[in-house]
Amino acid sequence: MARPGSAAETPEPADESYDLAEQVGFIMRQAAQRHVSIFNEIMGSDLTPTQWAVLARLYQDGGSSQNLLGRQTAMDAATIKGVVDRLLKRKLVQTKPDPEDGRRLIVELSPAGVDYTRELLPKAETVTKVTLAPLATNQRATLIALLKQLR
Amino acid sequence: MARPGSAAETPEPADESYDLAEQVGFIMRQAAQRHVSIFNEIMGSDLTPTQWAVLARLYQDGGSSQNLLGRQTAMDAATIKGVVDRLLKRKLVQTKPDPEDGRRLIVELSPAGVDYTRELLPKAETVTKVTLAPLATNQRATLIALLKQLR
DNA sequence: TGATCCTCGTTCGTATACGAACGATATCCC
DNA sequence: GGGATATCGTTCGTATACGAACGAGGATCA
Repeated sequence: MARPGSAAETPEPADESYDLAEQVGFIMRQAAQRHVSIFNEIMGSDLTPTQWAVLARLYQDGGSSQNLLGRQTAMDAATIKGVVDRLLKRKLVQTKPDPEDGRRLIVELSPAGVDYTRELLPKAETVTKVTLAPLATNQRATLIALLKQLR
Repeated sequence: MARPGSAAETPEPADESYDLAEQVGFIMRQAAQRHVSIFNEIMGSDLTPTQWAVLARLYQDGGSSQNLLGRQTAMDAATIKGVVDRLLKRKLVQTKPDPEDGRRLIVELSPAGVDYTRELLPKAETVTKVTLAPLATNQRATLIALLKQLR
């Protein structure tokens, strides 16, 4: 009924053109939430999307320094540290100092981490499939192409 | 070089088809991060995207119960509480019990909150504009339409 | 060599995000 | 009326996310 809430005595909305529900950021946040929900259903609640990103990246390309790993998985230095620490605690990952650079900490999959990651790969593919299920095949490529441009 | 890290003695990648960098979830997370970064640059670091979502929603449609507000802004009950608490502390929002339902807490903009929100509306529009800047006009509508289908 | 600047990893503080459990209140329906 | 069920708000615990600051190590160049 009342426009800006009963506490305000202001007429004219000033800016009728702004609708939260139509802003990319808001819609993208909702789409991301839905994706995470699908991820949790399929992958199980014992692994998060970020943790999976680290495992998948290490599986694909082998070990790397912690900071580089963070860049490759879209996490800053503070965030990647927490993720690596939790994977360390579960022994899915192991670390060692870089002999060529005293600042660096090399992170790599443990043997158990390799097995675990390989077992989850089919499920991870399913996550993407289910997330994109509402779209037609050609729309999926379009969406991904457009999202890549926003990075 | 080495595939699954030097700690593993496993040949054959088992699943060459999975590339983290090509999964919707991962790309969407990066796009969302970029958007938040743009948001912070333009809106200033004293307001978060979620806090803005609450202000914008209340400005558009007036007060509502806390849980309903959460649903409208894509936050669960636990999350919306924290957001409302922080907005309360800044006196941008005020609450009162719902006379018709003893369980409900009505949340609405304070007069200062109305002014603050109105002042920020142009900047919020800029955020969307800058976020979508890499896309052609017709691509923007396409992206939004596709994202909506994933919710 | 030594001063300067950069990178790396760590820590702290704050803010989402959400599952789970809880008590209080409403509603439904026999 | 009263019991089963559902909703609302709250709290706790855990996991991203990231800015800011810090010390240790590396690279550059005079």
